[in-house]
Amino acid sequence: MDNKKLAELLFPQIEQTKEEIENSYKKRDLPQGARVTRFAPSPTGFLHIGGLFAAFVSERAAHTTDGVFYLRIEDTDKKREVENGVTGIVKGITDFGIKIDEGMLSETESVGDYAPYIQSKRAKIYQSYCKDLVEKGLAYPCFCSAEELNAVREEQEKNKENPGYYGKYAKCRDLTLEQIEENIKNGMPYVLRLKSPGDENKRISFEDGIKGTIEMPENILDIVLLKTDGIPTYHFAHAIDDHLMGTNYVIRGDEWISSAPIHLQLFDVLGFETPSYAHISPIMKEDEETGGKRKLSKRKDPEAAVSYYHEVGYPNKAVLEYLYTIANSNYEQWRMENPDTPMEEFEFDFAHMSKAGALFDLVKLTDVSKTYISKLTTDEVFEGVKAWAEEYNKDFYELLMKDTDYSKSIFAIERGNEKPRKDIAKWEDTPAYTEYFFNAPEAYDFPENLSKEDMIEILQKYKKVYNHNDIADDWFPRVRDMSEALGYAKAPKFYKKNPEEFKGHVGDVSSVIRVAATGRRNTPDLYQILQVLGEKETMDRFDRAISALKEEK
RNA sequence: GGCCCGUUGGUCAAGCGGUUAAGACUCCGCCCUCUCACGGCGGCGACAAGGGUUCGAUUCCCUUACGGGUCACCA
Repeated sequence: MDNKKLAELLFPQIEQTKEEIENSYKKRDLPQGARVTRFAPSPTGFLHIGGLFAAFVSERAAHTTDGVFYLRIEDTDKKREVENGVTGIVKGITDFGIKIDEGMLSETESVGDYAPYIQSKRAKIYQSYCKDLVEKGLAYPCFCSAEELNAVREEQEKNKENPGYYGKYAKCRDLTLEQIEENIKNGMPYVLRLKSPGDENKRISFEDGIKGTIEMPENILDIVLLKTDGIPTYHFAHAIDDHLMGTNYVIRGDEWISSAPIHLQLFDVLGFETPSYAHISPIMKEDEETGGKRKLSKRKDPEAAVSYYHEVGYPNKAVLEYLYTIANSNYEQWRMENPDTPMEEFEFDFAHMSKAGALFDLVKLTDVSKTYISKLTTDEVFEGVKAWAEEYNKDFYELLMKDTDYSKSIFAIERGNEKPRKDIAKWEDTPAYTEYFFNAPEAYDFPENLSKEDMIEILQKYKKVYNHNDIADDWFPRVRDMSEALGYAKAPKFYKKNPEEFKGHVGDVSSVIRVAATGRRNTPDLYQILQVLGEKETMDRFDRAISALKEEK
């Protein structure tokens, strides 16, 4: 077989040689040990939390070594594309503070010296390498139809053989140049396949950055390099792109482990240096139906989509903080020792990555996020709530913006002190949390142990003694004194000692005041709440509560 | 089915031949306290099973079970 002639027949339009391409892509000049990593999604527009996690790990892997992290778009499957899919992904990951050094920035723009970073623009490059492979007798055209391939697979299954295009089943391997010419003249579609040099009795092994040594049989399949439309498969594009773009550390989901033998063989056949690999376990979820674990599913689980966290208002940094905790098992320990150090300063490494798939724990995220928000300043909280409300809760947004100083004073309650409150896990919690500041209560959850008459008496008396100009230290003693005057113990412990001597204790009294002002039995510091509400509103609310109590008679 | 990967409390996880088997989240109790939250203290709760190797296995080897992945002209 005249391979040279075959190559010319198959790729007459390809003039640029493999060598010319090699020379046009400079070797990267980076310090020893610097990792070049990438995130290479399909532009489906949907960013899965697992994808974000992979991007995050890749970015950390690069930037903890003065390396490069870039974004490449794998749009080799036209069927899955979506409008503005690239922009959506870029926004999805940069929103979380994951810095992209090179690659696609939008549908059309990119930065970096290794362009194009989108595979649909690289067709000629892949074909040049294919032409070279054909010349060397390492690839060949295959004219088998889908029906033929299916028939072969069925036969293999029936015979309990491994399915696939290999050995005696690789019919097109042995086509003569004349037959090929004839087929092409007749306009038969074809794919280009690798003539796999693999031996099924041999095994290959490689060091995975996370899983350790992995050993597998060699690849013997004549896998497709170029599809009928001339666009490469993932496998081939991976080899060419990561070689040309200088990727030295490939980080991807562990569903790729089983095709690693193909990739290693491809790098070998092409004469490329193989990159290191690290295969990440997928993020799992408890499956209520089966009780087992399963992958977070795009269809069943809203929290699979990165956009979900934005919608319900988890701060991006809080989500990142959580991702750190599942990425590196020593992160939480580090965080306890360094409560205020920026998370970027944590030294990420592969050794502390879990081999097994972690369950995505929304409860834990909630805890991480509460702690994160508790440390924010009032202004930061306000800005976070505002941005969220503007997009997802217009009514609440209007309320917030009517008087921004007032709104901020709500979020300032018990904030900035030694032990800040942890009431808010996500911005979506804030409308309910702040509700009574914007609307006087319509229903009152008064305690059951006091009579209506007693409660009315408390409120009427409290109205008389209340001084809005009291400082915090004077406020509660005033309630104590009043309690005592009305026949309540000034501290719970006195009441507990001699319950028959009192109508109740100061806690019962302040409970009545609290419910009158807010409608709720449980609130943050009452003094601060009344200060925020203002004197007039406070008095109005007491009056309203008194009327409500009277009406109930 | 073949080939891979995995399996320590409910969850996330330390551990790397000898430990009372850390810690975090959740849950429960107590303390603090005008409520709640925060915080403090304490509690419940685990090495998938069976064989080896060894003076000794959570740790090493084998088998089994279970879970996951993959076997496309999808990535």
